[in-house]
Formats: sequence, C-alpha cells, structure tokens
Amino acid sequence: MEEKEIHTEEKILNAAREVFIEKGMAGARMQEIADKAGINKSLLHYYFRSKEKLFSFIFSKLIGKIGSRIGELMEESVSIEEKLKGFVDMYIDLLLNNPYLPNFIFNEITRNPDGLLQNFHSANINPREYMEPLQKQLSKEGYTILPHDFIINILSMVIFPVAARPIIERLVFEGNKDEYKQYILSRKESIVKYVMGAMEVYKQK
Amino acid sequence: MEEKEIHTEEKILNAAREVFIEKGMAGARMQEIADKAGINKSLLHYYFRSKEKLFSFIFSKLIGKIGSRIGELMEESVSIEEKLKGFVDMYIDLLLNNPYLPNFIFNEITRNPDGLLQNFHSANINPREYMEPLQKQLSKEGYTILPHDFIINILSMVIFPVAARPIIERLVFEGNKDEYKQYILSRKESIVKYVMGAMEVYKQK
DNA sequence: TTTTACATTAACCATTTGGTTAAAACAAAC
DNA sequence: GTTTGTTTTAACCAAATGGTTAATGTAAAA
Repeated sequence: MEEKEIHTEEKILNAAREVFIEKGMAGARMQEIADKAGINKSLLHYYFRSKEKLFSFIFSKLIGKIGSRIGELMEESVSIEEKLKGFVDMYIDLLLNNPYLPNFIFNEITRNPDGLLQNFHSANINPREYMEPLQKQLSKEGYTILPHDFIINILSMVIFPVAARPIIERLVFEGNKDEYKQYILSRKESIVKYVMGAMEVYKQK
Repeated sequence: MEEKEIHTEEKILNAAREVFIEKGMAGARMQEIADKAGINKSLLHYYFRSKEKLFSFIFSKLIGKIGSRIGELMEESVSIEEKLKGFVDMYIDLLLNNPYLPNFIFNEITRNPDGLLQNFHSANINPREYMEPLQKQLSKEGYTILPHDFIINILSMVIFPVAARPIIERLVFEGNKDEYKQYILSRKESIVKYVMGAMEVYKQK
C-alpha cells in the first residue's frame, strides 16, 4: 500500500516531467500525462490537486537538481580553467540527457520569472553569493573580465546549441543525430579553449 | 473600403504578432488577439481562416525579415571582423526591440522544426550557401575555426542574454531595466572583442 | 468476518476555446 | 432609392480541457 502509493506517485512525476518539459505548461495536457503514466486522469488530481500544483512541484525539483550542482563546483578550490572545465563538462552532459530543458526553462523565464527566482531561493541557490568569490578569483588570476560577463558567455555557448538542436542538427549535420551529439560533446573541449583564448584579451600584465 | 480592409488586416496582424510572440502558439488565445486589435473575434476568421493559418502567416513574415538581413551582411566584401561587428550590431538592435523573439523561435524550433526550415526556404534563406564562402574567408584571413562553430558561438552570445532577460535583469541588475539595456548594448563591443580574442587561438602561423 | 481507510476509476460538469452562421451595417454601383 | 457586394458583429456550436463526485476495489485493522 505504502509502496504502491510511492510507485504511482513516481509514475505520475516521471510522466508529468516528460510532458511538461516537452510541451511546456500551456501545451501540456493532463490527459496526456495520465496516459503516459498509465493511470486514470482523476488520480492526477488525487495526488496533486491541480495542473498548476503538479507543474510547480516538478519545476522546483528540477531547479533544485540543476542548482545544487553549481554550488558544489563553485566551492572547489581549483583554478578558473579547472572550474570552467568542470562546469562545461557537467552542463553539457546534463543537457544532452535533457534536450528539452533549455526551452522549458526559457518558457518559464518569460511566463513567471519571479516564481523561478522563488524556486531558486527555496532550493537554496543564491547566484549572487557566487559572484564575489568568482570576482576575487578572476582578478587574482589576472583576468579583468566582469564575473557576470564571464558566466553569461559560458552559459550562452553551452545552452544555445542545445536549445537550437533541431535546426543545427538538420542544417549543419543533415539530420544525422549522432553527428550532432558528437559535435556537442566536442564542445566540452572547444568551449574551454575558446573561452580561455578570449580571456587572454582581458588579462592584465 | 479597400483602405479600411488594409487597416483592419494590419490591426489584426500587429495584435496577433504581439500575442503569439509573447505567449507562443499554444498559449495564445484568439479572443485576446481580437481584443487587442479592437475587433470581433469572427473577423479573425474572416481574414485568416484558422489560428494555425494566422500563426503561419505571421511566423513566415518574421522569418523573412530576420533572414534577409543576414543575406545582405554576408555578401558585403569586408573583413571577418567587420562582418562580425555588423552582425552583432544588427542583431542586438533587433533583439532589444523584440525581446520575446528568441523564446518564440525556440518554441517553434521544438514544436515544428521542419515548418521552420520550410519557412527559411520560402524566404529564400539558405544558410548552407553562406557556409562555403565564410569558410574560405576565414581560412584566407588565417583562422582555422570551423565556420559553424564560428557562427554558433556568436549566435549563442547574442541571443542567450536576451532570451534569459528577466532573470539576468533581476539577478545581475536588481531589476533595473535601463541598466540591463545598457549592458546588452555594451555587448555590441565586448562580444566582438571576446570573439576576436578567442579566434587568436585558432590562428595558424 | 466485518470495519476502516486509502487507492483507483467511470461518469459527469463547467468553462474555455477555436470555429461557424446568419443577420446587420455599410459603402459603392445602378 | 434600390440593388449588390463586402465588412462586421452577435449568437451559437462542438470539442477539448481542467476538475469533481460518487461508486468500486483493496488491503490492513479490529
């Protein structure tokens, strides 16, 4: 009984995550989630009262998962280049396993940015806290680039190619999914090389 | 009569563009479009038979507008750095005036990528054609970076910060819209500097 | 074995939503 | 002024959708 409850709840959450991420909040249908979970639609409302509640639940869990990884990385005491390497590595893996994630988050960013920040907060993610230490480490290693510029450029180059996957896949790799995946994996190295190269311009001598 | 027809059609298109771009295809409501255009909902169906048709019409017009600008730029015979400058300049202006555009296009990329490519084609935009000349110019100027890497990294850094605007605005600039705008404008220069710096790594000597 | 409490479902409901229809308004043609 | 063709609207419709309810299953407690 207790076991079964957990089982169905899990089934619902898995199905809902897939549907929400793929179709977004507005495009998702409760019926589709129920079907995918192999249960009656009423059960959705039995476990999570409304679509909005179900969505919030999944969304905040997702944010927590993503955010916690950043925290760990930021606190390691290694060089900027090592941190960069770890960050890019981890995020590209995460995104390859969740290709619809960027789009999903972009949607939520426009639909309800304050709710997203609220979720950050609830998940104990406070990006502002990372800024000052990052700033210090950057200047200690001789880079004058602003920390938010540093972060935004990296996030851009990691996230965009996954958000635009269907187009890049078709346009650059003639629809070959495997070549696309290899390309994204290859960016683990090339982005680091690219960023460190660009940073030389900002190096004070 | 003829004038009035054009007038209402224009009103519909403007309203529809706004709503579609802000809410996406799934989130947009015909009633909201009608209200925003100040007309009866039936008129929408009188001018454009269905939501899908109205959406397609607006979408392809948008794509055409964006795409034609790239074509012009690519054909100018100036240095890579100059082309880069022109590209970044033009796109940042376009995006500042249409902040919801990236999200809108990302949605369509996942919802119907082939329709998007179809639209590219209809608008006489063929990105593959630009690849070879770009490749040649890059190597002539001594850069070994792959042309699609070159383009993807630039698009990333131009588009991402606008797509993530509400978050960046709140997190980095404490909600100050003007500071955010100034930051994006400042990226016109900083992205060029950044990219050209990174390209040094790829320069063959 | 009966009771109890929770899990699950089928049948329904109210609202929303894209879309249709038939009538009214309007402007030009005769 | 009447006819004709087009634009606009109010009223309506069917399907979809989030959500409710009441009945049924089911497993543990008594």
